[in-house]
Amino acid sequence: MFLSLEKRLREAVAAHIRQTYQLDPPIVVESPKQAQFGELALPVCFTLAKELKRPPRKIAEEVAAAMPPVDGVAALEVAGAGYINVRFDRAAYAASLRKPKDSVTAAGEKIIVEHTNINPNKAAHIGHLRNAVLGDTLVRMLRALGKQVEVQNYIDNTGVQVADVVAAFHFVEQKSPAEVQAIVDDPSVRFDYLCWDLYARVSARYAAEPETKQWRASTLKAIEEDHGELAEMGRVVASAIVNRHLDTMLRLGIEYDVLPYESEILHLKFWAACFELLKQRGAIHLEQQGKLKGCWVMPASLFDEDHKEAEEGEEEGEFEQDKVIVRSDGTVTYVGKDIAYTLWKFGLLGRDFYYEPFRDYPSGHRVWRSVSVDPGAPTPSFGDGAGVFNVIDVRQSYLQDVVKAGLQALGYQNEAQRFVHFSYEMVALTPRCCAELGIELSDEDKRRPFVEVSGRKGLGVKADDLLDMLVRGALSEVSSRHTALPAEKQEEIARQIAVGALRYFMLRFTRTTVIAFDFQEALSFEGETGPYVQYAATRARNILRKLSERGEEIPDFAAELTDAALARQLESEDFWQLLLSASRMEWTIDRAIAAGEPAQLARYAFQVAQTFNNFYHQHHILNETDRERKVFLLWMTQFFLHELVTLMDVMGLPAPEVM
RNA sequence: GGACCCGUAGCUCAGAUGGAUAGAGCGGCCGCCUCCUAAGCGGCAGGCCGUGGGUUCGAAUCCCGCCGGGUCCA
Repeated sequence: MFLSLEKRLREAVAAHIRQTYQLDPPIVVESPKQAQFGELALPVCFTLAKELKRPPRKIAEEVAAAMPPVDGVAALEVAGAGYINVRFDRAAYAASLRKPKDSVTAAGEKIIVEHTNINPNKAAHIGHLRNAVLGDTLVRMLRALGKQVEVQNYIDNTGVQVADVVAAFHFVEQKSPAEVQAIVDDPSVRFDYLCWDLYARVSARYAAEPETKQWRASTLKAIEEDHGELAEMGRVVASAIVNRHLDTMLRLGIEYDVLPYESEILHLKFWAACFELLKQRGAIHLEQQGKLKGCWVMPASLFDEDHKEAEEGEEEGEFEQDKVIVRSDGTVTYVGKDIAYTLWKFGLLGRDFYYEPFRDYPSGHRVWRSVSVDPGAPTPSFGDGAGVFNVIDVRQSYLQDVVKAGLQALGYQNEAQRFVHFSYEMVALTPRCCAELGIELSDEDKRRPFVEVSGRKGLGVKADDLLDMLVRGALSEVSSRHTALPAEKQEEIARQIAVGALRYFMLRFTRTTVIAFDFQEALSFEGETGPYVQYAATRARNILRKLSERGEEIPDFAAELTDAALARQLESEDFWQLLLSASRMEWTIDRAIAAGEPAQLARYAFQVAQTFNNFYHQHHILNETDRERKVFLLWMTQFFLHELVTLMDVMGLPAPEVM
């Protein structure tokens, strides 16, 4: 409602200015700093003043007087040096909110969002959580706006990281694939945790005894060529870990549509097809001289604007400027494979995976994985998206730029433009946090403001551990407040609160902010947290539940709350501001998508919750004796509840029945 | 050598395409449970928006330099 009114106003003002002044300035609409100035403010007359060479205030007066009426707008007022402040027709606004909204159905082009992408060789940690929560929230936001979204979780099952753990099982632990499978099947062992430690141990061993690195090389080769015991072990490890990751993410309400495996990209020769395209279109060339002789490279000028000028005559520095796509030994770099995969995402490669079901979620949703052989059964189709969001941390920016440049070099300008690296800063550990984990830091690290999470060093907070801590904390609160509830119910609510706390924590920060992880902050349920938002919704629900427990019906708002009644109640500035602040969800999602910043959603949810808690504290709704006022208060409660729960759903915060 | 990100209250962070008196949470201090759940509400204290220039009627926001921290460049 807020969104559509704003649009209508913007269009009306633009039309008026075009007609009256033959000018077409951008129509900026902002919220006045102070509520008393009205609902929206137009600073456009400052811009006009320059063009017309007249005082802004005079122009504002002229415009405000001459503007034809806008539906839903009660008044235009001139203020300050030349602002036009806009006041809404309160009753009309409220009445429009009273009508049920049209439900959004996914339509139009398909957007692909890739997120999570954890190497299947160890347990997920807090860094991965930030990725998955951001990605999943982006997915929910896009869906809330009616977009068709496909969620991909890329599985790098043939990379160095998996090879390291496989090598550790084989060369250090001397285990056969069958023995590793037995560990996987042992319910008393947390396989992903076991691999976490193993990965750290073998990495330390490589560092201490460099000659052991040949384990990695031979394992990697075996996995890539897909033969022998090491390759079999690779399948056992990756499959088991992917399942653990999906379990972890499911705890947070995160599901996927398809898991593209790197092994299939190799087996189905995606790269070969891509290589031909790149050569054909001259996007890469075979270097004839210099230290890159024999490599297929993409010139730096393609992906880095600044290098265009630097190229001529200047010495190349210590670092390479052109990007190697195929090494002189004929092996393809990671970026090369990534370009191939990206072409597939846009349906430009001319090849496709085969698929088979990977898992059915309790929700009934099914996630598929790629396979290299036709299973013979009908499967859904994936890829071929109109737009792509890659949720990948900021350290991969350079590589993502190269991939984008690859699209451009191939002539796919439109796709390049719709290829978005949805980047975010890393999650790091504070020195205090490391101390709490019992991690010894080097003197150098102790002086840093934070330490990077590192799977290789085993340095990090595991996602499931953090969730478990949150559940324990929430459970102790729930059990002390609701002693009569069955234990199962208490645990369910504790899980919901834990998820709310964790997801909100990850969303609070803007994407460019490094999260210096701190247990005390992450485990808090008070103040600007997920549980605060959940609590507000639970309180609202409580009121409506208590009403029926008292034997009263929820009023028929459309019948009882007439426009006249709404207008009377909304004469109260407080009520009007409350209603207004709670009615900007759509506007906020719209803006958050445009800004690419899910944190804006979190902030808004907190504000709405805060506003409701205020309302709750000021008015004893159930005891209200004035009938009209009571109906109005109940309607406000229901409206807040509906908006809050919808908003929480977009952020993936569960709404507990009681707290 | 080049590129990107960050620097705002004691701490952690917001701050819309430049706009009216720079906000929130935590921590500190003072209040509020006979009343829909105190995971709550109210109040007080706390700021050279890193720094020096520039653009502008107007800069935390845009541009340039510098300082400090972080990241990337097979």
